[in-house]
Amino acid sequence: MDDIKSKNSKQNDLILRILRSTRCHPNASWIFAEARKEIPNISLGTVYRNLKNLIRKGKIQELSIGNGLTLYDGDLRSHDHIQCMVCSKVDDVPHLFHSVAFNQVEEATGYEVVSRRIEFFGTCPECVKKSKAI
Amino acid sequence: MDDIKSKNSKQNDLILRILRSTRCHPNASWIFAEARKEIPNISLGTVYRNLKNLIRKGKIQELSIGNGLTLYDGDLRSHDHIQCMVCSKVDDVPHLFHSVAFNQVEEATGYEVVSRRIEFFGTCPECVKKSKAI
DNA sequence: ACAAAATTGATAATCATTCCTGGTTTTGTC
DNA sequence: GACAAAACCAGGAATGATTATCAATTTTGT
Repeated sequence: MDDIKSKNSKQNDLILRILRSTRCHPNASWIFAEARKEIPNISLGTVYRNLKNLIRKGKIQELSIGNGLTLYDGDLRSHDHIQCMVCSKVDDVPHLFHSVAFNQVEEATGYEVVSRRIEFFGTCPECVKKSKAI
Repeated sequence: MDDIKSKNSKQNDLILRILRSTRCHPNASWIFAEARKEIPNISLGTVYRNLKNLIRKGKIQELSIGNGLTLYDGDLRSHDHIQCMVCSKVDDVPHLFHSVAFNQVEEATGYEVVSRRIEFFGTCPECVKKSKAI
Protein backbone atom coordinates (compact mmCIF):
# COMPACT_ATOMS: atom_id res chain seq x y z
CA MET A 1 0.00 0.00 0.00
CA ASP A 2 1.75 3.09 -1.24
CA ASP A 3 0.37 6.39 -0.06
CA ILE A 4 0.37 7.56 -3.66
CA LYS A 5 -2.60 6.23 -5.55
CA SER A 6 -1.87 4.32 -8.69
CA LYS A 7 -3.21 1.49 -10.76
CA ASN A 8 -1.50 -1.66 -11.83
CA SER A 9 -0.41 -1.93 -15.38
CA LYS A 10 1.66 -4.49 -17.13
CA GLN A 11 3.82 -1.68 -18.51
CA ASN A 12 4.68 -0.49 -15.02
CA ASP A 13 5.39 -4.01 -13.80
CA LEU A 14 7.57 -4.71 -16.78
CA ILE A 15 9.69 -1.62 -16.31
CA LEU A 16 10.26 -2.40 -12.65
CA ARG A 17 11.08 -6.00 -13.51
CA ILE A 18 13.59 -4.91 -16.14
CA LEU A 19 15.33 -2.59 -13.72
CA ARG A 20 15.49 -5.20 -10.98
CA SER A 21 16.86 -7.88 -13.24
CA THR A 22 19.89 -5.98 -14.45
CA ARG A 23 23.03 -4.99 -12.63
CA CYS A 24 23.80 -2.16 -15.00
CA HIS A 25 22.57 1.41 -14.64
CA PRO A 26 20.57 1.99 -17.79
CA ASN A 27 19.08 5.13 -19.23
CA ALA A 28 15.51 5.50 -20.43
CA SER A 29 16.12 4.47 -24.00
CA TRP A 30 17.88 1.25 -23.00
CA ILE A 31 14.92 0.40 -20.81
CA PHE A 32 12.63 1.31 -23.69
CA ALA A 33 14.47 -1.08 -26.00
CA GLU A 34 14.27 -3.88 -23.44
CA ALA A 35 10.60 -3.23 -22.81
CA ARG A 36 9.79 -3.44 -26.50
CA LYS A 37 10.99 -7.03 -26.55
CA GLU A 38 8.00 -7.92 -24.39
CA ILE A 39 5.51 -5.19 -25.30
CA PRO A 40 6.48 -4.19 -28.83
CA ASN A 41 4.23 -1.16 -29.05
CA ILE A 42 5.03 0.33 -25.65
CA SER A 43 5.80 4.00 -26.04
CA LEU A 44 8.81 5.93 -24.85
CA GLY A 45 6.54 8.37 -23.03
CA THR A 46 5.15 5.48 -21.03
CA VAL A 47 8.64 4.45 -20.02
CA TYR A 48 9.43 7.95 -18.78
CA ARG A 49 6.09 8.27 -17.02
CA ASN A 50 6.50 5.00 -15.18
CA LEU A 51 10.10 5.69 -14.27
CA LYS A 52 8.91 8.90 -12.63
CA ASN A 53 6.15 7.06 -10.79
CA LEU A 54 8.54 4.42 -9.55
CA ILE A 55 10.90 7.08 -8.28
CA ARG A 56 8.05 8.90 -6.57
CA LYS A 57 7.05 5.68 -4.85
CA GLY A 58 10.64 5.04 -3.83
CA LYS A 59 10.90 1.79 -5.75
CA ILE A 60 13.87 2.79 -7.85
CA GLN A 61 16.65 5.36 -7.69
CA GLU A 62 17.60 8.01 -10.16
CA LEU A 63 21.20 8.96 -10.66
CA SER A 64 22.56 11.73 -12.78
CA ILE A 65 26.25 11.34 -13.32
CA GLY A 66 28.19 13.82 -15.35
CA ASN A 67 27.23 13.75 -19.01
CA GLY A 68 23.69 15.01 -18.40
CA LEU A 69 22.04 11.66 -19.01
CA THR A 70 19.70 10.37 -16.35
CA LEU A 71 20.37 6.81 -15.29
CA TYR A 72 18.14 4.51 -13.26
CA ASP A 73 18.99 1.99 -10.59
CA GLY A 74 16.68 -0.74 -9.35
CA ASP A 75 18.92 -1.49 -6.37
CA LEU A 76 17.57 0.32 -3.33
CA ARG A 77 20.26 -0.77 -0.92
CA SER A 78 22.29 2.27 -0.04
CA HIS A 79 25.45 2.34 -2.08
CA ASP A 80 27.56 4.75 -4.07
CA HIS A 81 28.67 4.78 -7.68
CA ILE A 82 31.84 4.91 -9.68
CA GLN A 83 32.13 5.88 -13.32
CA CYS A 84 34.85 4.96 -15.77
CA MET A 85 36.27 8.11 -17.35
CA VAL A 86 37.18 6.14 -20.48
CA CYS A 87 34.11 4.06 -21.35
CA SER A 88 31.57 5.89 -19.14
CA LYS A 89 30.36 2.68 -17.52
CA VAL A 90 28.88 3.04 -14.04
CA ASP A 91 29.41 0.48 -11.29
CA ASP A 92 28.33 0.17 -7.68
CA VAL A 93 30.47 0.92 -4.66
CA PRO A 94 29.31 -0.47 -1.32
CA HIS A 95 29.28 2.55 0.91
CA LEU A 96 30.90 1.27 4.00
CA PHE A 97 34.08 3.24 3.92
CA HIS A 98 33.16 6.85 3.94
CA SER A 99 32.51 8.86 7.02
CA VAL A 100 30.69 12.00 6.12
CA ALA A 101 29.79 14.32 8.95
CA PHE A 102 26.30 15.70 8.34
CA ASN A 103 26.34 17.77 11.50
CA GLN A 104 29.55 19.52 10.49
CA VAL A 105 28.10 20.25 7.07
CA GLU A 106 25.03 21.69 8.78
CA GLU A 107 27.22 23.90 10.94
CA ALA A 108 29.22 25.10 7.99
CA THR A 109 26.27 25.82 5.70
CA GLY A 110 23.22 26.42 7.87
CA TYR A 111 21.31 23.82 5.85
CA GLU A 112 19.28 21.02 7.31
CA VAL A 113 21.02 18.09 5.65
CA VAL A 114 18.90 15.15 4.58
CA SER A 115 21.03 13.02 2.31
CA ARG A 116 24.23 12.85 0.41
CA ARG A 117 25.59 11.31 -2.75
CA ILE A 118 29.14 10.23 -3.49
CA GLU A 119 30.45 9.51 -6.94
CA PHE A 120 33.90 8.28 -7.84
CA PHE A 121 35.66 8.67 -11.13
CA GLY A 122 38.50 6.64 -12.49
CA THR A 123 39.37 3.87 -14.91
CA CYS A 124 37.61 0.52 -14.90
CA PRO A 125 39.61 -2.73 -14.89
CA GLU A 126 38.85 -3.43 -18.57
CA CYS A 127 40.00 0.01 -19.71
CA VAL A 128 43.10 -0.21 -17.54
CA LYS A 129 43.95 -3.51 -19.22
CA LYS A 130 43.38 -2.07 -22.67
CA SER A 131 45.56 0.95 -22.01
CA LYS A 132 48.39 -1.28 -20.79
CA ALA A 133 48.13 -3.52 -23.84
CA ILE A 134 49.12 -0.68 -26.13
CA MET B 1 50.91 28.61 -21.32
CA ASP B 2 48.17 26.04 -21.62
CA ASP B 3 49.09 22.93 -23.49
CA ILE B 4 45.90 23.33 -25.46
CA LYS B 5 46.26 25.88 -28.21
CA SER B 6 43.80 28.69 -28.19
CA LYS B 7 43.54 32.33 -29.06
CA ASN B 8 42.48 35.18 -26.87
CA SER B 9 39.06 36.56 -27.38
CA LYS B 10 37.17 39.10 -25.39
CA GLN B 11 34.22 36.72 -25.27
CA ASN B 12 36.31 34.04 -23.59
CA ASP B 13 37.79 36.51 -21.12
CA LEU B 14 34.38 37.89 -20.30
CA ILE B 15 32.88 34.48 -19.58
CA LEU B 16 35.73 33.56 -17.27
CA ARG B 17 35.48 36.92 -15.55
CA ILE B 18 31.74 36.51 -15.02
CA LEU B 19 32.21 33.08 -13.49
CA ARG B 20 34.97 34.25 -11.20
CA SER B 21 33.07 37.24 -9.95
CA THR B 22 30.02 35.40 -8.73
CA ARG B 23 29.60 33.10 -5.80
CA CYS B 24 26.56 31.41 -7.27
CA HIS B 25 26.64 28.37 -9.52
CA PRO B 26 25.00 29.54 -12.71
CA ASN B 27 23.84 27.67 -15.75
CA ALA B 28 24.70 28.58 -19.32
CA SER B 29 21.74 30.85 -19.93
CA TRP B 30 22.38 32.92 -16.81
CA ILE B 31 25.95 33.41 -17.98
CA PHE B 32 24.62 34.28 -21.42
CA ALA B 33 22.35 36.94 -19.94
CA GLU B 34 25.22 38.44 -17.93
CA ALA B 35 27.54 38.39 -20.93
CA ARG B 36 25.02 40.27 -23.07
CA LYS B 37 25.23 43.21 -20.69
CA GLU B 38 28.78 43.75 -21.89
CA ILE B 39 28.69 42.24 -25.39
CA PRO B 40 25.07 42.57 -26.46
CA ASN B 41 25.36 40.47 -29.58
CA ILE B 42 27.31 37.58 -28.09
CA SER B 43 25.67 34.33 -29.05
CA LEU B 44 24.59 31.47 -26.85
CA GLY B 45 26.68 29.06 -28.89
CA THR B 46 29.75 31.11 -28.05
CA VAL B 47 28.94 30.84 -24.37
CA TYR B 48 28.67 27.07 -24.56
CA ARG B 49 31.81 26.78 -26.68
CA ASN B 50 33.89 28.86 -24.29
CA LEU B 51 32.54 27.08 -21.24
CA LYS B 52 33.72 23.82 -22.77
CA ASN B 53 37.12 25.29 -23.55
CA LEU B 54 37.49 26.63 -20.03
CA ILE B 55 36.63 23.23 -18.61
CA ARG B 56 39.09 21.55 -20.94
CA LYS B 57 41.79 23.93 -19.79
CA GLY B 58 40.86 23.29 -16.18
CA LYS B 59 39.96 26.90 -15.50
CA ILE B 60 36.44 26.23 -14.33
CA GLN B 61 34.47 23.29 -12.99
CA GLU B 62 31.32 21.73 -14.28
CA LEU B 63 28.77 20.33 -11.89
CA SER B 64 25.69 18.41 -12.80
CA ILE B 65 23.39 18.13 -9.87
CA GLY B 66 20.13 16.27 -10.12
CA ASN B 67 17.65 18.07 -12.34
CA GLY B 68 19.70 17.57 -15.52
CA LEU B 69 20.87 21.14 -15.80
CA THR B 70 24.58 21.70 -16.08
CA LEU B 71 25.97 24.30 -13.70
CA TYR B 72 29.35 25.98 -13.79
CA ASP B 73 31.69 26.95 -10.98
CA GLY B 74 34.58 29.36 -11.27
CA ASP B 75 35.99 28.37 -7.90
CA LEU B 76 38.75 25.84 -8.42
CA ARG B 77 39.55 25.27 -4.78
CA SER B 78 38.46 21.79 -3.91
CA HIS B 79 35.10 21.86 -2.23
CA ASP B 80 31.79 20.06 -2.29
CA HIS B 81 28.26 21.21 -2.92
CA ILE B 82 24.90 21.19 -1.23
CA GLN B 83 21.57 21.73 -2.93
CA CYS B 84 18.34 22.91 -1.39
CA MET B 85 15.58 20.41 -2.15
CA VAL B 86 13.00 23.19 -1.96
CA CYS B 87 14.40 26.08 -4.00
CA SER B 88 17.12 24.13 -5.87
CA LYS B 89 19.82 26.62 -4.89
CA VAL B 90 23.36 25.25 -4.77
CA ASP B 91 25.92 26.32 -2.16
CA ASP B 92 29.49 25.40 -1.38
CA VAL B 93 30.65 23.06 1.33
CA PRO B 94 34.31 23.24 2.35
CA HIS B 95 35.45 19.65 2.10
CA LEU B 96 37.41 19.20 5.20
CA PHE B 97 35.20 16.77 7.01
CA HIS B 98 34.86 13.77 4.85
CA SER B 99 37.24 10.87 4.88
CA VAL B 100 36.79 8.86 1.76
CA ALA B 101 39.06 5.88 1.33
CA PHE B 102 40.13 5.71 -2.30
CA ASN B 103 42.24 2.62 -1.76
CA GLN B 104 39.33 0.72 -0.26
CA VAL B 105 37.14 1.74 -3.18
CA GLU B 106 39.85 0.49 -5.51
CA GLU B 107 39.96 -2.82 -3.71
CA ALA B 108 36.21 -3.18 -3.81
CA THR B 109 35.74 -2.24 -7.47
CA GLY B 110 39.02 -2.92 -9.26
CA TYR B 111 38.96 0.62 -10.65
CA GLU B 112 41.87 3.01 -10.55
CA VAL B 113 40.24 5.87 -8.68
CA VAL B 114 41.14 9.39 -9.71
CA SER B 115 38.62 11.68 -8.07
CA ARG B 116 35.39 11.85 -6.21
CA ARG B 117 32.43 14.14 -5.88
CA ILE B 118 30.16 14.60 -2.89
CA GLU B 119 26.81 16.32 -3.02
CA PHE B 120 24.54 17.00 -0.11
CA PHE B 121 20.82 17.57 -0.21
CA GLY B 122 18.68 19.31 2.34
CA THR B 123 16.86 22.53 3.09
CA CYS B 124 18.58 25.91 2.98
CA PRO B 125 18.26 28.36 5.88
CA GLU B 126 15.83 30.59 3.97
CA CYS B 127 13.51 27.74 3.07
CA VAL B 128 13.66 26.38 6.60
CA LYS B 129 12.59 29.78 7.88
CA LYS B 130 9.76 30.00 5.38
CA SER B 131 8.45 26.57 6.26
CA LYS B 132 8.44 27.44 9.97
CA ALA B 133 6.60 30.70 9.33
CA ILE B 134 3.59 28.86 7.99
C1' DA C 1 51.48 43.39 -43.54
C1' DC C 2 49.92 38.75 -44.52
C1' DA C 3 48.47 34.13 -44.58
C1' DA C 4 47.00 30.32 -41.60
C1' DA C 5 44.34 29.02 -37.86
C1' DA C 6 41.07 29.70 -34.37
C1' DT C 7 36.88 32.21 -33.08
C1' DT C 8 32.51 34.41 -33.72
C1' DG C 9 27.34 35.20 -34.50
C1' DA C 10 23.48 33.32 -36.41
C1' DT C 11 20.88 29.64 -37.24
C1' DA C 12 19.76 24.89 -37.99
C1' DA C 13 19.99 20.35 -36.07
C1' DT C 14 20.01 16.99 -32.31
C1' DC C 15 18.70 14.68 -28.34
C1' DA C 16 16.46 13.75 -23.95
C1' DT C 17 12.44 14.65 -21.78
C1' DT C 18 7.73 16.39 -21.18
C1' DC C 19 3.15 17.47 -22.72
C1' DC C 20 -1.22 16.55 -25.08
C1' DT C 21 -5.13 13.95 -26.81
C1' DG C 22 -8.47 10.64 -27.67
C1' DG C 23 -8.95 5.90 -26.73
C1' DT C 24 -8.18 1.90 -23.23
C1' DT C 25 -7.59 -0.46 -18.81
C1' DT C 26 -8.12 -0.75 -13.97
C1' DT C 27 -10.63 0.00 -9.73
C1' DG C 28 -14.25 0.34 -6.44
C1' DT C 29 -19.16 0.08 -5.92
C1' DC C 30 -23.48 -1.76 -6.83
C1' DG D 1 -20.85 -8.99 -13.85
C1' DA D 2 -21.97 -4.03 -15.02
C1' DC D 3 -20.78 0.68 -14.72
C1' DA D 4 -18.76 5.09 -14.00
C1' DA D 5 -14.69 7.50 -12.42
C1' DA D 6 -9.90 7.64 -12.28
C1' DA D 7 -5.59 6.52 -13.89
C1' DC D 8 -3.21 4.83 -17.76
C1' DC D 9 -1.82 4.06 -22.56
C1' DA D 10 0.21 4.89 -27.53
C1' DG D 11 1.46 8.11 -30.58
C1' DG D 12 3.01 12.20 -31.80
C1' DA D 13 3.86 17.10 -31.15
C1' DA D 14 6.28 20.44 -28.26
C1' DT D 15 9.98 21.99 -25.30
C1' DG D 16 14.44 23.06 -23.77
C1' DA D 17 19.33 22.35 -23.34
C1' DT D 18 23.17 21.55 -25.98
C1' DT D 19 25.89 20.84 -30.29
C1' DA D 20 27.01 21.37 -35.16
C1' DT D 21 27.48 24.17 -39.34
C1' DC D 22 29.23 27.95 -41.99
C1' DA D 23 30.52 32.29 -43.88
C1' DA D 24 32.63 36.30 -41.95
C1' DT D 25 35.87 38.19 -38.49
C1' DT D 26 39.74 38.28 -35.32
C1' DT D 27 44.04 36.70 -33.58
C1' DT D 28 48.66 34.88 -34.13
C1' DG D 29 53.32 34.07 -35.76
C1' DT D 30 56.37 35.39 -39.24
